[in-house]
Amino acid sequence: MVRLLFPGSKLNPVTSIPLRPEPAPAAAERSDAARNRERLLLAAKELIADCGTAGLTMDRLAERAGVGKGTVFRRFGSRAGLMLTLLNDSEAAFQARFMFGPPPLGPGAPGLDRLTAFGAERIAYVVEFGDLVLAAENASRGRFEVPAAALWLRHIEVLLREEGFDGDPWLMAGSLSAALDPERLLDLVRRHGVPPERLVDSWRDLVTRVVRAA
Amino acid sequence: MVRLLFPGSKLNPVTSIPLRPEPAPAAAERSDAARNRERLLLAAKELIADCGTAGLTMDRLAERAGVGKGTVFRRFGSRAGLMLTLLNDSEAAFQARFMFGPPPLGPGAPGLDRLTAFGAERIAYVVEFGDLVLAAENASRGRFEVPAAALWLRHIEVLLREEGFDGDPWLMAGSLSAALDPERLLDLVRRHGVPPERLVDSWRDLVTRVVRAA
DNA sequence: AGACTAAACGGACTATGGTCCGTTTATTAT
DNA sequence: ATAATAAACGGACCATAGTCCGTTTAGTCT
Repeated sequence: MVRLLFPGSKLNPVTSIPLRPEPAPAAAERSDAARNRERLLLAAKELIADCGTAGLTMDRLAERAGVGKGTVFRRFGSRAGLMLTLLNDSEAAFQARFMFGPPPLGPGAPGLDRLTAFGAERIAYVVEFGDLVLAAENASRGRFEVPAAALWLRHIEVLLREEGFDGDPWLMAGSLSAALDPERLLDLVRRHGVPPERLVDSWRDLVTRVVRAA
Repeated sequence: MVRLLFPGSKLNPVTSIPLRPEPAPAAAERSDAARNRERLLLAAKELIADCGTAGLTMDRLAERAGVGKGTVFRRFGSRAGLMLTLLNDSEAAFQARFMFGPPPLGPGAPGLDRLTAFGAERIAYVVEFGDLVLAAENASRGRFEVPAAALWLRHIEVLLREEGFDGDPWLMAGSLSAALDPERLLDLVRRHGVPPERLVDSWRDLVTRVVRAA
């Protein structure tokens, strides 16, 4: 198996796949850069708290943090990159739970139970961080290149195989994770008023059918 | 059942749900408006043929069609709206085939076969019109408000019920149609080099499992 | 024909993400 | 301490979607 984990995350005691890969730790961060990073992250959180995700524009962020606009883009690459960075901590926690945490989400439970729990957890996550997740999705290079997405996919794929899935596990994992697409989930919850528990039920039904019909 | 069809499409002999709803036919279109609509549509097609979808900017389109920019937005509402209009004909044809055409896509075949055929057809459609479909997806109000999307969903839902599906057919239909998300399909085909037939196989497998596991 | 009106027009203007490149600065080597 | 250098900085600049509103015009009514 490919080495998916690596050490050095400052955000979580446990190793994790960053939502947004930091630059190689080879060269230490310069002190002014570190200071500006802190300023920017703080300003971003304040801005979101005050004006919501939509109120965070790159110009305003730069102004509020007292840095130039170029600095913002140098640091985060894009608006989506910034959002990804803001989600990094909670994403790391999520990863820790489904990879190393207690069952049924973590190892120790049957694959099907873990799949179900994974979906439930992901649904809760998306509902909780709604706008942030949405804003992070518009990465220039598509939402499929986010490293963490590859990890979720792989996780689902592994669980499918563990359950003896005999089809095309990689594509099936992709189809399943499409059902957890944040834009869809939030559209259902917000525009159609679907309660998250109903989404969880439908997810359980879906994975059960996919796994059972062997 | 809700009345989903209505008469009056100029694009297809058979009634269809427009990708982009035209203004109510109550007030006839003024002659200058009609002339400019033609010019714009023609210019848009030329522009796309010459420079690809990405090369079509609203400014350039306006200039090429010899109209003001305001006119372009008055007509199509947004860039995505324009793309939707450009896809209207092929979408109508697609709808006609799965609603009234010959089996297995059209009525007359078992629900499961129709579901399979629907996915295959949709995959082919997305692969064929790739960039256009992608550009049409960025509608300001999310890709779930496109009227045609509601029709696809409903179609899948009806077929599920026909097969005696005993879960939550509406949500399950949504999960299934998420598997046909154009961005995902095109990412698989273009970035990962997955042949469309493999996508079709996986779709067939998915719907079969969902329907069978009753 | 002439006036009237609602619709259509057009292009300047705004908002915003993202880029460029000349300038400044933290760090390191001597 | 000084010089050298790679990195970081900053803000003017660009591209593009979308808005606004004063002006023009097609169609209609008398």
